[in-house]
Amino acid sequence: MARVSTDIEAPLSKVRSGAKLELRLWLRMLACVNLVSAELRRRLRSRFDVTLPQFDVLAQLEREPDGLKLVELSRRLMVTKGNLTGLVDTLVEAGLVAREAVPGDRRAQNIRLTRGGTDQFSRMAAAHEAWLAELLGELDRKTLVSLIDELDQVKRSFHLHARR
Amino acid sequence: MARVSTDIEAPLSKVRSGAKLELRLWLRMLACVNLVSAELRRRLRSRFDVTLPQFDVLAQLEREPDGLKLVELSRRLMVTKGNLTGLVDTLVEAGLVAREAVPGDRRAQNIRLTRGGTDQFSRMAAAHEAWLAELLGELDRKTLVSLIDELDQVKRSFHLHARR
DNA sequence: CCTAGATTGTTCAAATCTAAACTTTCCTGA
DNA sequence: TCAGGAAAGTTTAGATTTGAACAATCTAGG
Repeated sequence: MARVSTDIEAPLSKVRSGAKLELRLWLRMLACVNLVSAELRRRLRSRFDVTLPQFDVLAQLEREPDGLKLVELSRRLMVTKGNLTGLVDTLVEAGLVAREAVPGDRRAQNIRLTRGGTDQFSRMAAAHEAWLAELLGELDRKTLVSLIDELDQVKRSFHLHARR
Repeated sequence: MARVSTDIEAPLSKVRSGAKLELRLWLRMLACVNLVSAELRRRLRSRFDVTLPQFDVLAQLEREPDGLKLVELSRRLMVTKGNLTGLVDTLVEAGLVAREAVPGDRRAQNIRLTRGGTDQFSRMAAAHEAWLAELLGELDRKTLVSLIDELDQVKRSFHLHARR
């Protein structure tokens, strides 16, 4: 019908490239993210003695000077609330973040960077951004912009089709 | 003057906005992979009672009818060997994969799908591919091809700049 | 032959992560 | 006012993951 197969003549040996484009795209995205994540994790660990999930929490909090509720943090980081409980515990013990009461809601808590956490994070963030500029250094501006735009389309498509 | 370098960099103002672009690209990639991963994990769990890491192992093995050594599997999945030991244990107990001796190397072991593992996986793989086609359904062929190509550039850039 | 170094897989501790059950607190509508 | 349900965090059990140390085995020089 609408979709015309362009590889009718494809030999059976090329199972990989014969797969649906959507699957191939997914495997590429996964590979890129795994590669870069692993390298960033190694560098954060050896240079700043911080884990990648801990860095991710700090990075989200740094954008919100007034702090975030745990639930909002879990939404933005796309991890479960239960996961964050322990992660935040660790960062509180390290003195990098603090828990505060939320006026008017005794269930909730506000989590924000401490002064020390802000200082530490600013050094990490600078290195983190420089590492990314290095690792993705071969991509020209046009490609970067195109990728960002197309990944936004991926996100939109996902939200249109994923239930809940 | 100490600030001559500023003038030299001035014509290359692209560098500064380029650095920001790379960070933005990274955050987009991360978000897309996290979103899709979470959805695939949910569906694999509820429909086939299999975890995403287990599925990933089976998917790699399915491509290699003769099986793979554990080290090679860990390279392709980009996880540590220690991780795979337990993961393969689980799949062996479930009867989906089998360990074999490697002739000529008593250290190594060959891991391959069992007949039952092959059958089970083929059903999962079909659903998995259909889910991706659904979730990424808004992207036209041109965008898919463009993304795949540009993500290959990301991979190449990474390998040029990541040490080891 | 023999030994230093590399490779393969396991084990361990600590951290991360999910999913689900649970407690406490808030909110809404009848 | 007051159930009933929704929301915020915690806890728990189980699985995943890393990083490092380790034993067994292979390989290559000398």
